[in-house]
Amino acid sequence: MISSLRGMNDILSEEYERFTYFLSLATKVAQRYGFHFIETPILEETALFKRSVGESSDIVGKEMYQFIDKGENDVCLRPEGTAGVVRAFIQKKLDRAGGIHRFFYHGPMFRYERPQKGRLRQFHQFGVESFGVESVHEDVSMIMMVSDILKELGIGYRLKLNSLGCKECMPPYRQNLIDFVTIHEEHICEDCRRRVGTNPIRVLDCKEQKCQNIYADAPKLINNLCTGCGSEFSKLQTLLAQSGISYEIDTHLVRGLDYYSKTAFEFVSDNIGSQSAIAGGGRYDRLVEFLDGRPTPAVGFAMGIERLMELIVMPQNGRDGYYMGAMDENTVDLVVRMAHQKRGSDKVVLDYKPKNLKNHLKAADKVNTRFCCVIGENELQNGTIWVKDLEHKTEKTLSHEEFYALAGEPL
RNA sequence: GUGGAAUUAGCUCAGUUGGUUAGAGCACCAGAUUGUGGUCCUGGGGGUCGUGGGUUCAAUUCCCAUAUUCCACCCCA
Repeated sequence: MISSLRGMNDILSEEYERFTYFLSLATKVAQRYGFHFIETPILEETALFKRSVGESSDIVGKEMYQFIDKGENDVCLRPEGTAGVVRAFIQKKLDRAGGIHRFFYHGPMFRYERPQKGRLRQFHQFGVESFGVESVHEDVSMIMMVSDILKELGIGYRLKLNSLGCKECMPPYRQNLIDFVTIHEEHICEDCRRRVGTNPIRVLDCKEQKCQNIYADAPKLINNLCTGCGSEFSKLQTLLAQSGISYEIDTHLVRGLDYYSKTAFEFVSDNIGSQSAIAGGGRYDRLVEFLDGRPTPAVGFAMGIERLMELIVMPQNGRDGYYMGAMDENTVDLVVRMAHQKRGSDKVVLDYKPKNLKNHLKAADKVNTRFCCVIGENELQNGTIWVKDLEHKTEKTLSHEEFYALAGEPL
């Protein structure tokens, strides 16, 4: 038997119901905020991700599905959604057009990681990107959108917030930190020594107690923000407080993608195991420029749909549509013909096998239809059809015309 | 990529100190004297016990390898 690749799942039945339920709800919220759908290719030039996500990141460094295609192009399956949207934004010359452009997207992403619950090799994200708005109000809007979506899904969360500074304050801080860590190099763990060269900010996240003891005295970015970033960060907090959104400052929150600056946030859930981040995002004012566009401020976020699906409780959907069946072999054809006609306007579940009334009722109940419609000997002779409303427990024998005219009203 | 656990029916799991036909609940199908559902009753189908090797008279059970899932690390959505 051939089975799916490791970490790649099929989505069907009840799972698919939740999947589409989430998508339609998230789409509705995004549209309420004035965002428009964008679809970008799943396959892109590898260079796009190297330049945007960053070579030092784990995503690019070791998790990409990368290969050379038949035209000798170095390509890879997208590991995240922002890079493609930004590429499209620039390619369509929207950076030159000026103004504000807001997009949302959803689709599969690919990362070659070791699978575990909430971490798949092919997974799905829903995300939004906003271009051309410098104001921190847009950052707040992003957070509100996520909050709105989670609220409508009935999902609880904790919001973590941090500021990563800008090109004025981040580089000096980074150097500061490198200097600090280098001084203590002999006493820190192997991982940390490696991180200094790749992504020094990450050392602050180290789980080793001996490292944490040392880093307690390390310089903190939040205390080294320039005036601009500092006041924006406090304004962000004020705005969130005014909107009634609670948050916690997490100075260790470092978005693992190199393009983030200033606002960084992450929504986590305590109910889905160790892969607890259900949404994450932030500002990336310099990315458009990195990808050869005109400097354009931008903010965005992405949500992990599979992780959310663990938490979504579907509203109970009631009985819907019609079940039709025949009680005798010679009536089946008639019932099938009638079902086809009824399907012009309604959902009809059809049983081709003749059964007694009791079994038809059972079957109708099982497929959760509102009406059970059966033709037996009596109905065949009178040119009628017997209909029972399974919800209201009422029943009636109708002429064929009356049956076709039924539109879900109680009998 | 590192460490650990698990894998028996469609699903959730028992079980065999190595020995004839491997069990339960749920689900599925069919009946319950031939027109009234979601609770009951009776019966039935369905498993080469994850896969491949090894030890043995005999392996689902012991050993090795491998795959997958899960947990922790790592990372992130």
